[in-house]
Amino acid sequence: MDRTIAPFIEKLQARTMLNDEERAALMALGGKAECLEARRSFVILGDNLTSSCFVVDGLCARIEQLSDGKRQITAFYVSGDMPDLYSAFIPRATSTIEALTSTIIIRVPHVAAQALMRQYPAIMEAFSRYLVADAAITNEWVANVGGRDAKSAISHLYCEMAVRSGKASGNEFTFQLPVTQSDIGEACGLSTVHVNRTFTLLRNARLLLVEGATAHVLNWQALRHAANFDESYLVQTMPTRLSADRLLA
Amino acid sequence: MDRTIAPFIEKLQARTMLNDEERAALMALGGKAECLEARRSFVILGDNLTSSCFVVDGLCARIEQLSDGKRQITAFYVSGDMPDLYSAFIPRATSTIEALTSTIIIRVPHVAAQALMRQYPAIMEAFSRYLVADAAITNEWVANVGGRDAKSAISHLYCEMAVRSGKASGNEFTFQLPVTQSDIGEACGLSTVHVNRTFTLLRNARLLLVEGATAHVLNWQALRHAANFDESYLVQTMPTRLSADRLLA
DNA sequence: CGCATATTTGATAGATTTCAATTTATGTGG
DNA sequence: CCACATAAATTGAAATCTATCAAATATGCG
Repeated sequence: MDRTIAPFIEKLQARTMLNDEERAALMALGGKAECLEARRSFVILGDNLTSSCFVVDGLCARIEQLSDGKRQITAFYVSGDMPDLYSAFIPRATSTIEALTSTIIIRVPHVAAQALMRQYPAIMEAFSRYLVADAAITNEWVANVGGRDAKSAISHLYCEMAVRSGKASGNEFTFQLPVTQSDIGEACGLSTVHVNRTFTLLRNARLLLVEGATAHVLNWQALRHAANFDESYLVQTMPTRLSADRLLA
Repeated sequence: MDRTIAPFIEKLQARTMLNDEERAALMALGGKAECLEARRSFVILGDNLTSSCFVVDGLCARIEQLSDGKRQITAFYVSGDMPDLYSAFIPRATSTIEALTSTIIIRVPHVAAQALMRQYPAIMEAFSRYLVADAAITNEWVANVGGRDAKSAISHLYCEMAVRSGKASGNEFTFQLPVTQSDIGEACGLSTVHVNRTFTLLRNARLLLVEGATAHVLNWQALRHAANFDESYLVQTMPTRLSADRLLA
């Protein structure tokens, strides 16, 4: 298990061209590692954050608490993500972030991340581009819960997570998504019971077989079709760069 | 009518402290003004954008096209907003943006905005913070369409737009939201018919009276309560600043 | 083994959609 | 200013999807 934020830097570099010095500066970003048991919140709505969290291992969710005890999951974050990077720009937490499984995170102090942004404009640029990409996913999520029925919403969610897991290849493959059916319900705005029935449906249609934390995609093309899934909002063509190398001031 | 992007700069300054030079540089951002008739798309999903649009006047919506001809509105943009500012970082349009009413926009070329970001880190910072705030709204929108029933979803939407309009004050007030009931349906994931019935409900409950483009909030406290609305995701306490004044390179 | 959690199934109630039709605005050209 | 065309709002009834309630069956873990 990689205990550094290297996987996060990988994600940044998929979209933003970074030079050796910037990469080194990012690698040097320290932070305290923490182990969280499942169902533990590590960012609370309204908190004034002083650090951003890097997910080393585990699955996390951004959660909106609704009036009648219901919860709405608005994003999943897998290892290599920084669910609250935005707080380096606006420290107030606009939602709660919870570990769905037992999870290891590294807390990176804002002062450190901000010092890097100040010194290396390309790093601010890389962070910004990461946040823009994250926003595009949330945008798609709105369409998922608002516009699709249970079958295509759940299909779409599994399509997204399949691509983000990096395991999608061929017409049949397997990836890990350690969530309960109740979690899927909270993500898609459906009741647990209906998620269960829809899983049965997808299984019988030979599209998707979910066994606990393991998702077996039985027919990728058909699943994509059922979800009306277009992954272009997830993929990046080529890393770019606006910024000059280093701030001389 | 203000034909410059001054209102956008105001919004940036609500969150990011800018000095005179930066403000002047932003003001100097030129761009071609365009008049768009209602229902006209000016950003198309998949396009490789070369400019970002500033909304001078009118109402615009970010739209996701769904399979069966349904559409999901994932954001409203009012005058003073830049709906596709993100494209200055990632030029590929991840959704369609449409003028719901007849609208005036100014297209700001990416090269100009990017040159400013390169020269003034604080401007990149301001843009980023604007995008983070926009993402927080989308996040709340997920909760709205996924987790709330028709009555509270529509209430919540009107609460949000009331605050964003800047007209919310006292327990009773009026603001403009030039949308059709069909638009509201597409925004909340509801059928037009059900939107209509819910409007009747809200009117009879003396919470909200919608007459065409005009929304009369009849009881702000009760409406907020029905929506379970907490505006803290919209408001900013104080402008901040990380960046040094100017890139000397 | 036994508790706690997760999954599965059934039956029923409820919210929302769809289809169809009518009425009411809104704008436009004569 | 009216007549017409068009879009928007409104209402009703039936169909459908999804939620809720309740219970039974797995599954994992100490």
